[in-house]
Order: sequence, then C-alpha cells, then structure tokens
Amino acid sequence: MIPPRRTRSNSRDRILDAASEIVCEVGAGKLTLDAVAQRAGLSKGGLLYNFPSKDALLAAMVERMIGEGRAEKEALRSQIAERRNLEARLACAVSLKVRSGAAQEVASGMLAALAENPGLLDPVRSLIADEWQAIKATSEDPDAAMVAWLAVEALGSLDMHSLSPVSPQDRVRIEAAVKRLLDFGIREAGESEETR
Amino acid sequence: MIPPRRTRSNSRDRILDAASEIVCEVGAGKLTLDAVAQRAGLSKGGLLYNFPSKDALLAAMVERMIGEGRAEKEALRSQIAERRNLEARLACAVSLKVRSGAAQEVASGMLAALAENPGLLDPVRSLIADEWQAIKATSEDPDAAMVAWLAVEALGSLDMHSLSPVSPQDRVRIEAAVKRLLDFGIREAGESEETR
DNA sequence: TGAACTGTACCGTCTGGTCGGTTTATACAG
DNA sequence: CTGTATAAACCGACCAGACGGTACAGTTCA
Repeated sequence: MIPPRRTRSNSRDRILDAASEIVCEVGAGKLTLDAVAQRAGLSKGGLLYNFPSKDALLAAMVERMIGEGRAEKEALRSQIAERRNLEARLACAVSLKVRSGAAQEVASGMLAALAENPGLLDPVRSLIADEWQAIKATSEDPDAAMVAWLAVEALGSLDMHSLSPVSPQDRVRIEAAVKRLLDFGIREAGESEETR
Repeated sequence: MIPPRRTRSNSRDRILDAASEIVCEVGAGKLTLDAVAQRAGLSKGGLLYNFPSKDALLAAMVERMIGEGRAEKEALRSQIAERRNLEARLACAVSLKVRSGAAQEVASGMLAALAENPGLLDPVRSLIADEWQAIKATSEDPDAAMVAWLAVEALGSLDMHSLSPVSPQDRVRIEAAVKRLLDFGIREAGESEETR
C-alpha cells in the first residue's frame, strides 16, 4: 500500500494509457496534449516532461502497440502445434483475436494521426513486411496463404474505419473459409462442388 | 478563347481538383482552406462561397470520388461478359484497376481527415455495404467471393497507407490466385496438389 | 541538498469561419 | 448604344479559439 509513488516510468504508462483511451474514444483528431494530460491525471507540464513533444508521445504509442502485438503473437505461437502454414495461421489468429479487442480501435484512431507523420509508421511497416515474408516463406501454398492473410487483414482494416459490412455470421463463414483455404488450397478446374 | 468565364460549377470543380491534389501531395493534415483556395486560384472568401464549410468541401470530395468509382464500375460492366461471380469480379476489377491510380492516393489522405468526422464516411459505408450484399447474392460460391473481395480490398487498404509489403510480382500472383479462387473455389480435403 | 518531477501561466502560430465591400455578368429601360 | 439596377461570384482583412510548446517556480523524495 505504498502511496502510489509517482515514478517516471509509472507516469509514462499512465500517459500512454490515457492517450490510447482518448484516441479510442474520440479519435486521433482530438488527441491534444491537454486532453491527454487531464486524462492521465497530471498537468501538461508533467506530460511534456515525460514526452518532450507530441511526436515523441505518438512514437511511444506506436512502439507499445507493436510490442503488444508481438507479445500476443508470441503467446499464440506456442499454442499452435500444427506446423502447416504456421505463419499464416499465426497471423490470421492474431488478427482475428487481437484485432477485435481494444487495440483495434486504438489502431484506428492512430492511423489518422500517423498518416501525417509517415515516419511514425515505419515500425508498423517493417512489422508487416516481416509477417509477409514469413508467410511466403513458411507456407506450403504461398498463393493461398497470401490471399488468406490479405482477407483477414481487410477484415481488420475495415473494422478499423467502421466501414465493415461483414456481419457476425459472415465473419464466422469467412473464418471457416480462410481455414479451408489454408488447409486445402484453391480448387482447380474440373472438381466437384458440394455446398450450393 | 473566351476568358474562362467564372461560373459557379466551374469553380467548384477547380476547387475540388485543387483539394484532391493537395491531399494527394501533402496529406489531409495540410488540407487547409487557405491552401485549397490558393491552389484553386481564388480567395478563401470565394472558396467558402462555394463550399460553406470545410466539412462541406470534404463531403463533396467524397461524393465525387464515389461517383467516379461507380462510373468506373459501370464502364467495366460492359466489358465483362462472363456472368459468373459477376459482382465479385467487377468489384475486384475496379479495385485492382482504379485503386492503383491517383484516386487511390487521394483516398489515402482523405481517410485521415474523414476519420474525425465519422458522418462523412457514411456514403462510403453504404457503398461498401451494397457491394458486399451484391457479392454475396450473386456469387455461386459466396465464401470464395467474400474472401476474394476482402483480399483485394486489403491490397488497396495497405497501399493506401503505404503499408503494403506486396511486391509487384506478388501482386501478379495474387491477382491470378484471386481469379482462380473466384472461378474454381476452395479445394476440399483429399484433392490433388500440382504446384509445389 | 539536489535531482526528479509537477503545476500553471503564458506565448506564438495556425486555421476555420465571418463580414463588409468589390467586381462581373445579365437584364432592361430609354 | 448608354445608363442603371440587380444579383451572383468573389475578395481579403479580421477574429476567436485551439493547440503545441516554453518558462519557471514550486514540491517531493532519496
């Protein structure tokens, strides 16, 4: 029950949390230093002491989000025994799971703010590039894996902008379809069709 | 050689063009009324005479973009004879074709600005919803069509944020894979695999 | 005591929007 | 053809608020 000692790292986390909440609730356009400070329970001075500029704050947010994403992915890696299309499955699982949570909405708002500072997106860019490479490299059927990964990515992206026309039922079907796609690949000409 | 008579609609288009250019070049963050006015060759007063507010301007930009997309789709409709998975084919074709052009970059920048005014995205939302319905309704294999459409959508979305890890070669392969997917569907368990 | 940290008042700039005035085109009367 | 009236189109100075950032004086802890 230590009187919540305000350490620097402590404040940093509180600030980052506050910023995420704000972005998530009212969008990146309203992400002002004043708002963040208020939300985090300190003054603008204190905020700027921890993050010398708004860009620094944004960069830290990106950093943290990527870290969380990676951690989540790592956690899933151990659960997936099957080696087949490992990376693709991973990516899809991560997307389908993580992306429906709060992180999703944060990412949504962030993109808007980040769009103006292309540099801030660099970490994200390289993360995606890595994922893509892994998928191409470790999949038995890269074509199917690429398409599957893209489809899942789109799901997230559309949600992100609240643009998704995909109903929950659709979602289930898509998930199943993606799994089938990864497991069995794309059918060739002259094969049977069962469900119609 | 009439001294380009300044009609209202004339100015409107000039303004819309200018705004698009700016968004495309420096991003939505720099889309100020002053900049647009200067670019369009009139004063801020004149600009605000044509569009009573910045939101009105943005809304008009969205409107025009949607209109262009629809026109493009209509144009393609006549070229695609095959009835199979018509809607999905159309949508994908439009995306693959149009989205690689200038409209793409404009859309990119726009999203950032639009993210703050969710209402401005309503037209886009309904457009997408319509497309989605059409795809589900008119496809022989809705599952495959949905996945295909999503994959193409992701391609556009990633490009939009300059986040795409997809190389030109990848793109070609994906395009082919999507076509196969639409034509032949997803393979089921216990079928031959030829390319490995 | 000193370093880490916080609070607050303030500044400069940017930007959307207002507003009164000016130009330009058109219609029409004489 | 000329003068006049009218309204649309346009101009640009100005304003108010928001926002990022600074300065600096306190405060707290080791």
